[in-house]
Amino acid sequence: MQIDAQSFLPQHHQLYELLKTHIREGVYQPGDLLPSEHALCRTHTLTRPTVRQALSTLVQEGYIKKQRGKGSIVQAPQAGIGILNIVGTTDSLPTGTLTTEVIEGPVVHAWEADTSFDLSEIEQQSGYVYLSRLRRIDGKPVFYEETYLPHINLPRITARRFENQSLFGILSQHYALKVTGGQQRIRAYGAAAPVVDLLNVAAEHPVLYLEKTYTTNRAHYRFFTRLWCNTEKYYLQGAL
Amino acid sequence: MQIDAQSFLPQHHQLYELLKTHIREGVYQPGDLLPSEHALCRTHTLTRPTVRQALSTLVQEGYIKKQRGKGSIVQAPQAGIGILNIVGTTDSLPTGTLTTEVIEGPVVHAWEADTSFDLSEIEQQSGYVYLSRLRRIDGKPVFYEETYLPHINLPRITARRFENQSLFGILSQHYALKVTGGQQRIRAYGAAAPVVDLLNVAAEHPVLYLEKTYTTNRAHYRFFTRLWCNTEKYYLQGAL
DNA sequence: TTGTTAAACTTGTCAATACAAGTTGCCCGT
DNA sequence: ACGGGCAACTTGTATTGACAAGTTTAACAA
Repeated sequence: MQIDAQSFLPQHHQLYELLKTHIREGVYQPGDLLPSEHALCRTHTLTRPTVRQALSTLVQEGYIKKQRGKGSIVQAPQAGIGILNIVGTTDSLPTGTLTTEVIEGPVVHAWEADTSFDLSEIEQQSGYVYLSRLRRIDGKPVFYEETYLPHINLPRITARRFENQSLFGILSQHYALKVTGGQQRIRAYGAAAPVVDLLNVAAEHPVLYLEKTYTTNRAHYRFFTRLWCNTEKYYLQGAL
Repeated sequence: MQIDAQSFLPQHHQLYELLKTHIREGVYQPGDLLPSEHALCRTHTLTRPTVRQALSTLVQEGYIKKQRGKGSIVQAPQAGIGILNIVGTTDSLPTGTLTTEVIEGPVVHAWEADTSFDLSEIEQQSGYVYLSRLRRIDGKPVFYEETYLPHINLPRITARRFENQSLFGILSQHYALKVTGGQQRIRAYGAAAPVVDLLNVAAEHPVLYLEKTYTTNRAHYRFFTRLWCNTEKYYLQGAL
């Protein structure tokens, strides 16, 4: 992987992606030092402000901490703030047991009239890329998520595969879209179709319902998710 | 107030403080545009990288949003990250209609064996200040909260009244305790005693259950809350 | 051996400049 | 009156250069 000055992605963003991938894949372990800024400049033929911008993004997202005179220290991965992760009630969840199945999509749909999201005109007109996924733990369905991406300047997105990569990862790598914030609304819900079948619970069984609106670094671009979760054996957990 | 190049504080930090103060004092209102980067350069005799660093800190903290080609847009102050507020499903909640009733406490109890919080030895031995409150909207009970404060160095806390002031306010004012972070765990729950009576719902009716652990500025001091919420007519809402 | 010092690293700050890309509004031609 | 296009803004990205300040290491002197 190389930094390409001709790419439509900014060079600092390419370096950020590269280092982030390396950290997540364990090339750099928590506690390790990243190569120095000057070293990164040399190896990737970049200038220091560019390298520093990439590093500052990593700092912002908690991947590294910087210490003057020492270097950039890789941090242990931690859950994003406000992002809720599934966690077992008894002990923490082994990573290997979680599987994801794409139920439908990605396909482009038009918005229906009774959407609970309050959309702008542009969003309303654009339609959306729809994606629904079911997550299983030890083979048992635990939560079901629907994603609604307004179909604005997302070339070739319906051709992409979402089985093995996170949605955020695809948006970041291929479209330079980064989540900058958002809102979430939560309620307890008596299960109804199609959630009854998907999560394999009785009708009116209590399930958690989350509706999120994400804002991004692209002006006015927001996207939405809806999530149903059977919390009999698992919590949703997150940092405050 | 002027930016002083000789100060021991970096210039970008001085500018950040200055602009933050102005935003908080209302010199710039939400929706307003900040002076352009070039304008800030001129008026404070700084270069653009310096100005941009100050602005990027403001972006990070949510005071402004930047839009290419337009400017830096002042944002409305928003609630703390991850903190969930109650919000109506139809429109936003009028503030006047929310009432709080203290069901029990503040009283000092000893921990029971089957607590879902995993306590340290000191916390276990200390016992806790217990407080339970019921919140009503338009007279109808909507959520019920239990608070567990480890009884360590909280003089005279059982004598205080919690009806008209927030718990956080009392901890901050009288004990210099400020919440610095925390974890929350969420699940959907079939209502059982005593929540059935308190929230006036049928048994097994879906209710939201939240368990929070707050960390504070006092070393090793944590406290806990448990919350049940009837989300038939209201959401819990918060920033990501 | 021990303690001090200095050199060689690291990141932090700041300057001056250039061009790209998105937004707005004004002017002018129709 | 209306629409199109250009000019003048805005922020985004990138280059080059310099010095300050903190950390580590190794060489040196006692």
